[in-house]
Amino acid sequence: MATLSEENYLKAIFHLSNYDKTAVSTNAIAQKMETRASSATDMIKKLFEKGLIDYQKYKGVKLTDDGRLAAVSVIRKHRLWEVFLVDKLRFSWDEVHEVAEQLEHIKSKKLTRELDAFLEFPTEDPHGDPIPDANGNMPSSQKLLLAKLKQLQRCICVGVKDSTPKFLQYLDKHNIALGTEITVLSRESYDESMAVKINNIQRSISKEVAHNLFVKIS
Amino acid sequence: MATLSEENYLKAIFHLSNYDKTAVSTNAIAQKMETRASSATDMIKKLFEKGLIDYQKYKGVKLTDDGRLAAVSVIRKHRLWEVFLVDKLRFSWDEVHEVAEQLEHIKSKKLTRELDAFLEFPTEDPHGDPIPDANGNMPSSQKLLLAKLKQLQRCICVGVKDSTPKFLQYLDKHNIALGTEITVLSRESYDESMAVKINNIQRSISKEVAHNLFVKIS
DNA sequence: TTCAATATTTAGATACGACTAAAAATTTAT
DNA sequence: ATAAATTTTTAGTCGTATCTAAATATTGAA
Repeated sequence: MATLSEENYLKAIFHLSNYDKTAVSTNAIAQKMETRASSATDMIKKLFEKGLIDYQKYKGVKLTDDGRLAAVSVIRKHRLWEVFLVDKLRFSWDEVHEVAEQLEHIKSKKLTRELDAFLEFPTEDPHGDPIPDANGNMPSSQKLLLAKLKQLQRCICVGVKDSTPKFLQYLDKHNIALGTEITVLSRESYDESMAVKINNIQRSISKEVAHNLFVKIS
Repeated sequence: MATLSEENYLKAIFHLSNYDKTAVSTNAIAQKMETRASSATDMIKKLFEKGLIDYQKYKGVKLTDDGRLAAVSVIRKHRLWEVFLVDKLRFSWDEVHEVAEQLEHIKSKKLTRELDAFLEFPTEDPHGDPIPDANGNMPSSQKLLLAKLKQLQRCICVGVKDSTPKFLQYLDKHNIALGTEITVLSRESYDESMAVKINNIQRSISKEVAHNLFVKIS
């Protein structure tokens, strides 16, 4: 059974590997974990001993099947708890992360299973991120960044790439939520901003925002 | 802010002091924590440094006001989560302890407050133990052990002293739950058992059971 | 009251997860 | 191709929370 710290490293490695495709460097892990490369190396050795990652000195790491499952199971719990906090406990989507970081480490198969049922088997967390099932399978989605859309395309907001409180509060302030419909009126090549229509109101969306908002073509 | 281990020691001290009245010995703490006396001494020093307990070498410990509040706050969370698990997630009362032992350490004022509200401000956990309020006040109750009752007294089951799965499953098996009415028909001085009527059925209750069931005279 | 039994504390060790500083390997640039 | 820059690893240290073994204090019994 993985310790709390091991679980956090596994999660970091999973995220950095973008869904398990590429090898992850020691430095990248250290940066994500806000720790030193030497600490990351120590933990890498431990995870390797436990068979949770493949590792060769200086060559970066990849999750094994066991490691992937452990990582995804933590992510599953994180996202289920986020749904709980927003849907049942009146948290807003920018407040849930810190608490979910703690709750994701609670060890009880039954708790996870029953929480999932209690929430009626959600497939996405409050930021639009997919919730893996008990076997570690991610529901696939065909979301893309708003920045990729062309003139006159219509789409629905389905998630965020940046889920920091600052960005989420920006969205709240401008009445953009999951499910909001957005129509691209035009794109400005100078600053990569776009003119859009949201709730029948015309607005300008900056490059920064357009690159952090996931949408689905509608 | 207290570490996980510190919180567990504070809780142990609180329970051993029976609601904060008597000094607690190093050995008693070690036993409760299933650790060695030397480890208890180490932790005692740390809690003393942090101002959470009063302590003089060889004289035992007592919680300070800060220590008592920290202990009670953990107990409050433990019991709220137990209510959540039983009322919302289909756990039975003998399954909740281990998970609540983990959940009680989650640090978020808002989470505790909102969970309390979501559960509609319960005053007792699934075993009949009182849930302290946010200021650390325990709702007082006039419960007593079934073993104290005299012949022909009637009472309602309101809690358990022993909340191990074994005892709780015994109660389930014999259809004794919180709220069950019990009438004492007679007492047997030889083995301290009692003849009782439960749901109109006459049964014998052993000394062991009678000393672990809290009731309220009705 | 003194000595044996018991309780408590101290001293020194270990595992975990972090750190700094320095060494070694790899990558990049000239 | 080799030197410089960067990345990664190693070596040694630290704090937390545990342990064992030994020393010390307290308690209780003859």
